[in-house]
Amino acid sequence: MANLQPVRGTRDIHPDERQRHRFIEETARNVAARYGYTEISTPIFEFSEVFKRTLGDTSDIVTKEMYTFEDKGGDEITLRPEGTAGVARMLISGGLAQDLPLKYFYRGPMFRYERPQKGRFRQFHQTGIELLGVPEPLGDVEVIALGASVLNELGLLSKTTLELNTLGNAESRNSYREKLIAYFNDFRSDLSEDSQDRLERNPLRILDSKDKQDQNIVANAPEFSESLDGESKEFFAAVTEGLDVLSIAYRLNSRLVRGLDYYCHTAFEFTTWELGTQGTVLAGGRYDGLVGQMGGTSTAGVGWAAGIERLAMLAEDIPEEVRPIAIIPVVPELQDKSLEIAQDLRSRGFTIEFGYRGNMSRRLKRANKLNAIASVIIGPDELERGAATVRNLDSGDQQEVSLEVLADHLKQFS
RNA sequence: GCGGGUGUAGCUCAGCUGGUUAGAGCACUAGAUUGUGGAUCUAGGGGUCGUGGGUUCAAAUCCCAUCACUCGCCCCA
Repeated sequence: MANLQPVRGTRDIHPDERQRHRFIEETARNVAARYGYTEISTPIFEFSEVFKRTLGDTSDIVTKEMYTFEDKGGDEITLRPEGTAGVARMLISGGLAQDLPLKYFYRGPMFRYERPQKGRFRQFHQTGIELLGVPEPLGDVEVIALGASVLNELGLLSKTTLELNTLGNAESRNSYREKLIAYFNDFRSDLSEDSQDRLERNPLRILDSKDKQDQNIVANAPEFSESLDGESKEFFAAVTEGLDVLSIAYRLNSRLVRGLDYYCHTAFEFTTWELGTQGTVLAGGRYDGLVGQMGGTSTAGVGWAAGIERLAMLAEDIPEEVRPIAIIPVVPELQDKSLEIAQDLRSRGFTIEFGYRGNMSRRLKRANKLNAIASVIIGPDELERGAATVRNLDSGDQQEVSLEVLADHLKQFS
C-alpha cells in the first residue's frame, strides 16, 4: 500500500464524473427498455472456468489479462473481464432456456489486468445488452439498431462510424482460417514479430495489424468474402438489408475481426476518432456458439457492450444535478424553526440545503457555491407575520411569502 | 509485458546551465459587510519539491533506482 494511492488502473469517481456516468447508464437503460430489454445483474466474479471455457485459450484476455485468485475455500475465482460469459452462465444455471427469447440489459464494473491508457483502466465500467434465442438476422439488426439509438440519444452517433463485418458460420470461418494460414506462411519471415506469433494463435488478428510491413502483406491476402458459404452470405445480406431499412449507416470492413473466440456471423464496432488509439466505444456481435461451448443447450445470442468511461469522455450535454434551495436562518434562535421548514419541504420533494454554521452572509455564499437556485430566508420580522423571504439567486429578486403557501411558491424553482 | 514523455501548494503552472527562509494565479479561511450571495479590496493558512539512494561545501535543479501518471505497441469497451 504505497502512499494511500488507489491501486494502479483504478480510480475514485467524484460527483461530477459519476453524474456523467449515470447519465450514460440511464440513457442506455431507457433506450434498452423501449426495445423490451430488462435489467439484470450477474456477480462480478465467477469460477475462472466460466471465462476460460468461453473466451478461448488463445485470447489475450485469458492468457494475460484476467484478475484471478484462489479464495479461502480453494476455488479459483476470476473478476469478470466482460459481461457476456456471466449472462450465458446465468442462462444455464437458471434453466432459462425454456423462456427464450430473452432480452437483457446490464451495467457494472469489469476488470482486466492491462497497462492503463487513455480510456483504458483495470477497473472500468460497461453497459451492454444480450439477445438470447434469436438465430434470425433480425436479431442482429435489432441489437445494432439499439446500439445506434443509445449513441444517438447521447448525441454521439455523429462522432462515430459503424464498422461492420461477418465472420460467417463455423465452417466458413475455419476454411478462411486455413487459407489465411497458407497465405501468410509464405511470408512468414517478413511478418512482424507480433504477427508471427498471431499466425500460431489467432491468424485473423494479422488482418488488423498496425505494422506497415504487415499491412503490405495483408493487402493481397485472401478476402473473407471468398470463403463465405451460401448460408453465411445470405445471413449477412439480411443483416445489411435490415440496417438499410432503418437507414443506419455502416462501413463494411473486411479487416474487422474479434478477439473473442465465440463470435460468428456479424461483428460490429462503433468507433470514434476522438479518443486516440482507444477509439472503440460500443462493440459486439453474434455468439451462437457460446452457450453450447459452456455446456448448455446450444442457444443463439447477439449483443454488445459499451465502455462507459469512453462514452463519458465524449458526451457533451450532460444534464446538471438538481439545484438545491437553501434555507437560511437570520439569527441562531431561528435555527430550530428553519430546520422544521427544511424538513417539511424535503418531505414534499424539494432538494434542500441547510447551511450548518455562520452568519447570513456566509450562508448565502455557501448557497451560491452549491449552485442553489433560491434561498428561503427565515428572519424574525417576517416570521412575526407568518412569512419568510424567498430570494431568487439567479436574478437577485426577492419577495416575502406566507409560510402557508411557501411550498407552492417554491414550485417555480423545480 | 515492451518503448517514449512527465512528476514543485487542492488545481494550472513558474523556478535559467546546482547557491541562503521555494513562488504566482485560481481555490480555501477570515475581515471590510453585526438581515443579503455571485464583484472588489485586505490579511492569513497550506508544499517531506512523487519516493529512496548517490555526487557535492551546497540538490527542486545533476546521476541511479523505484512508484505514479501520460502517449504509443500488444489487446480491447
